[in-house]
Amino acid sequence: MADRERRRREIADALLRVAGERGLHAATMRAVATEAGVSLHLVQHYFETKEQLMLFALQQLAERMAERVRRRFASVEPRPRDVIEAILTEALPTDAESRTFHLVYTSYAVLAATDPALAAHPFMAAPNAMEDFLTAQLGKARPDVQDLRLEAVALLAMSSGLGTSVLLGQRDAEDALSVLRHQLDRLCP
Amino acid sequence: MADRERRRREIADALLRVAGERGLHAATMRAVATEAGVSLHLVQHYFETKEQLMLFALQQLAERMAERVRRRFASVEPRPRDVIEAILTEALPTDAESRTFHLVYTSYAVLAATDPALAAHPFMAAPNAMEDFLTAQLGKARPDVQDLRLEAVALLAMSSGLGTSVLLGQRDAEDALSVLRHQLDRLCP
DNA sequence: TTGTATCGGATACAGTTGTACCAATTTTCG
DNA sequence: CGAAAATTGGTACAACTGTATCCGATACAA
Repeated sequence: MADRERRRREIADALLRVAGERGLHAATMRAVATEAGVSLHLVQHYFETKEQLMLFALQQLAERMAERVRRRFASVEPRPRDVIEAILTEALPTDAESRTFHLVYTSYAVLAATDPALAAHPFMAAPNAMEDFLTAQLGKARPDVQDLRLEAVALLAMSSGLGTSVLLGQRDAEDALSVLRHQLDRLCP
Repeated sequence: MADRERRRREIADALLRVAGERGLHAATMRAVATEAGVSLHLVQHYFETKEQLMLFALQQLAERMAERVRRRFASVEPRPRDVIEAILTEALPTDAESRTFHLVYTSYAVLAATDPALAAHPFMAAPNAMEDFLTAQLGKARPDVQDLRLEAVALLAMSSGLGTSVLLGQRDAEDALSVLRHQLDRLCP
């Protein structure tokens, strides 16, 4: 019974690998089955529809990224500046997992822009929560600054835009990090 | 013969309308034909393959946005600050055309992330040119500032990220503009 | 042993896609 | 006017999609 859940995670992992390497559109039921080394039938056995598989995989990806951020916090002094940098950095595509995260998330976002059903999914509420959290952290670091929300929104947008440019190979993750740090230096002590 | 070119533009326009309203994946040959009020055969007559149609439409979209920016410059004093603001603003989804631009561009970018053939397309070189141009403009406004390129990259990434968040309905174009202006106020006199 | 769940392999089906060809009709233009 | 081009409509095809079903093999528990 716990085995069943592990199987589902393995299949969802296969979907994320395919999506990360060949794009979300390439993640067909057959491709996922092949990647997972199982039969198409089995994928159908564990997920009634493709949509269920997609949502499960998306959720798994989000949880894994959240776990990464948590681990990162554990090895960092809780100075607001470090917390903010950890969050913004973790959103950049620095390795295979975060690259997949960024690619899949953006693919999903593009679809959601013309599909209200997708837009309603909780997956899309995360940026708002991030915005609140970042605003609060900025408030701790710089209680003197007005328009903290404007700064938080700007930082998040910048991180997202930088991530996309890394994805496109316009610059590497290290350069993106420099840009990010440069802005953070300006804002935080 | 000039008529032929106009026809091609009409069909490409239909593609952009479909892509803007229902997403790039919904822009099938049949959907484009229907949207253009034309037979499927005719679309094939003017574009040998779907890929050619896509590239033509993309190019047309880029030219139209460039024209918008040019028109905007005509009604603006060539103060660097105004030039920069015009560019960054024009990249935001403020109306149907710029919304389509942003959506199609991002859709295309996501595909290019896993398709080297698409990534090699000149459509993808525009951001680099923008980066150079913005850096030069910033240099005029603030010759005293170090790391001008870092600032230019940050502004472009922010504009791109803000555009995406507008597309997702996370905030409206007016709010995005406020964030943009707030950062510009900081950089320029 | 019998039953029950797990899994693979194969096949099927309806729908959609890009692409292609054919005949007929309308429009354009020398 | 008459030839040439433009345009439509229909029909076709192979490939791919998600989904469904049947059969058989294996494993494990009652």
